[in-house]
Amino acid sequence: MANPSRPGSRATGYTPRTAGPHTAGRTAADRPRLPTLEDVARLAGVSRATVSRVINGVRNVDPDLHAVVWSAVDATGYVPNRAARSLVTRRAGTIALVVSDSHDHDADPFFSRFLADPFFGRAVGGAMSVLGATTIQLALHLLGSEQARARLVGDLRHGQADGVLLLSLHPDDTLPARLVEAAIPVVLVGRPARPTPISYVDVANELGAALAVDHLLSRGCRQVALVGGLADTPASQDRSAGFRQAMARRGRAWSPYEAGDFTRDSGEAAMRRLLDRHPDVDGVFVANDLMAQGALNALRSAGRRVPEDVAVVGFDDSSAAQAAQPPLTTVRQPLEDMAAEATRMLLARVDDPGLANSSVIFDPLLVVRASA
Amino acid sequence: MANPSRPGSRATGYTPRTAGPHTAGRTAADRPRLPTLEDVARLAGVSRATVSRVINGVRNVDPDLHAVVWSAVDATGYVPNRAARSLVTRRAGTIALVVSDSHDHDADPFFSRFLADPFFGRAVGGAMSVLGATTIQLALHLLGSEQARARLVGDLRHGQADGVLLLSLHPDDTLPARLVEAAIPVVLVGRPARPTPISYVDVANELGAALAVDHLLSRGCRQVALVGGLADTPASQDRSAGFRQAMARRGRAWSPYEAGDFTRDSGEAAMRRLLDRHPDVDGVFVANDLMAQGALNALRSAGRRVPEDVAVVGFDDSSAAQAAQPPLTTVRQPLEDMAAEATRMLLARVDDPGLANSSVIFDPLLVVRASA
DNA sequence: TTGTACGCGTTATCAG
DNA sequence: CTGATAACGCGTACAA
Repeated sequence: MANPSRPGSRATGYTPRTAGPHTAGRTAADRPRLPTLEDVARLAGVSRATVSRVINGVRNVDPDLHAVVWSAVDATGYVPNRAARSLVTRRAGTIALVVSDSHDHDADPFFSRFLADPFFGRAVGGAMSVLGATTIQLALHLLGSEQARARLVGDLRHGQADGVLLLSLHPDDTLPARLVEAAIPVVLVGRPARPTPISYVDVANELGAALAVDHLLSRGCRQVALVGGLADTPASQDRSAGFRQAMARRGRAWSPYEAGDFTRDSGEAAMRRLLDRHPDVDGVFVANDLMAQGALNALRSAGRRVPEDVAVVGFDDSSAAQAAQPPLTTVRQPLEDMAAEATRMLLARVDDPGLANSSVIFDPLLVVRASA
Repeated sequence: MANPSRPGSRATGYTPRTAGPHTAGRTAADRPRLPTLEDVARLAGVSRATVSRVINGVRNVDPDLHAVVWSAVDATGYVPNRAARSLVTRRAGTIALVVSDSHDHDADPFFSRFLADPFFGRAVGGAMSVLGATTIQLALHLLGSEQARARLVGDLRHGQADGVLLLSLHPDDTLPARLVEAAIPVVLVGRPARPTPISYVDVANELGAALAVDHLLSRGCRQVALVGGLADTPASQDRSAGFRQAMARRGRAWSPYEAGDFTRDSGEAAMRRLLDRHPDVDGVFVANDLMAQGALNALRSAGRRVPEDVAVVGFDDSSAAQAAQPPLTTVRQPLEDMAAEATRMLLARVDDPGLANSSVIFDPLLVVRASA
């Protein structure tokens, strides 16, 4: 750890980090004192308790005082002190948006890549659309190591935030289970990789795959192939399963298949293998847009026209899809809505921790562009 | 406002928002009581004050007690209570990452678009890379209305956050001036549109334009044109100015020029006009990647090959650049580094509000791909 | 160097 | 329905 004055600290224990609130510098008494409940009370001619009740909308308030108090609030420019309120209510008034992955932030540019992807921003936007009407803050946490995860759980148990909106990027992530164990309200965006008693939102990946299949078949494709993603991720599993089921329903018992790892290069390689082994392929469903873009490259190199010779459908409607050449027909997740709903679910759990776990699955949308 | 029990409230005054910390539900006493300083002190056989000193690294601490106290901390699993600490230190331990624009969040999908752009995520990543070693939280704020801006300034004056990392998206944004006036520590990412006594980081846009020009000329382009962005944004002004200066330095007194508004469509239209009026154009510097992508479309429609007939250089190295066909040669802003430095500057200002304003300008990097 | 005691601004309890 | 008053957990003068 970074604290030289404390050599033998356990990794899970509390360790001071630099630049905390204890740092030197201007601490108090030089900004002008802000109006407090007391000031409002004095001006309104009532007690602090009454002002507090009015402000918090507690019942049993005389309508007359109500008005008097509010005008005193306006007159003084009073704003409740968050810290004081938190201290007594034991609520942080903060929701943590946690991105958890196995890669280390400093060592690996993965977080940069993930953060640069529309997925992250759209999720943030969805969460903020719910929190915007609220005093609840959204605090960001990027977790790249087990140590960081352990620390977060510790901080959370100590009330650093009231709940967690979790983007868990790795199938082996220990965080979901840790949070459940610590009884911290949490809602996952995306189905948990391992069976876990946890609430989550997700898109109906199977249905998305079915949309893609139906689109490819109805445009006349006769040999439709699948480029799957990382085998151990739920999204990949569901999309592949959905593909197979939809094909089976249309009488196609077997289809050419190659797997990638969700990267552009792996998509290109998979497509190349596909063309190699099944030259008659005239339609492909690719488990995400990035790989689909790679597939487009492979097809171009192979001299196949898209969509005339081979039609391609991706998944996610990432910016890669719009920018691809030709623009990708793809399955869009309503991520903003999903994140918004996840936030609502989380807020409900924070209010009532006894709530049973639930999941909400959103319908995907087929966005038809030029590639299929 | 959303509070029916308070009809005539002023817009700038405090108004309760739903689901605040005052909401009903489990408030206290049902989670197990967490260890406090008192508990640690008892176990260590010292006073609260001593424990506090040890934890905060205050000098005048007996080395022996030091060790005893830390082991007691470990034994109890103590974690400082943020709210209590904030209350007395008058520090929130929070930095606000504020995105301010004129568009309303609910009414306009602009925020979604902005958040989905790598710009946002990369900035977040940069900030987090600095904050990660700290106990300081990053809280997100999306501001789409004057009212929201006023409210934020109010909350900030009342200590909701210790400082602001500001992404101001609109040249007429009132927020920078408001924050400066309220004496709230703030660092802008990107030069302020109007002269303002404020700290900021930025990329050397002129230099970026010069890199593009040099690249185009040295690859043999004879008629290089400019597609500029929104005239009232600093970035656009600087890039256009940089282009002209660099061209002048190379003996080109005048160049074809068309303006867009940073959108893909406007870039396509501008390129079309350019081809119309100056058919001999064989090189273009476009003020951002999105417009450059549009330009690519226009060139394709016009039957011009890129880069053989016309070479294209963009700006930003957004995901659009990598995904474009052909992939865009573009000027990359070191956004992560910029946001990280901005965060460091902000932290310094929070520690010492008397600090003079400063700006740090980063060198851009030319990323050479296929388009030029 | 350590301990005592006060105050930070709120909410909640309990009398009136 | 309202007003004292006691926590909430911590940092820090001030005194020892």
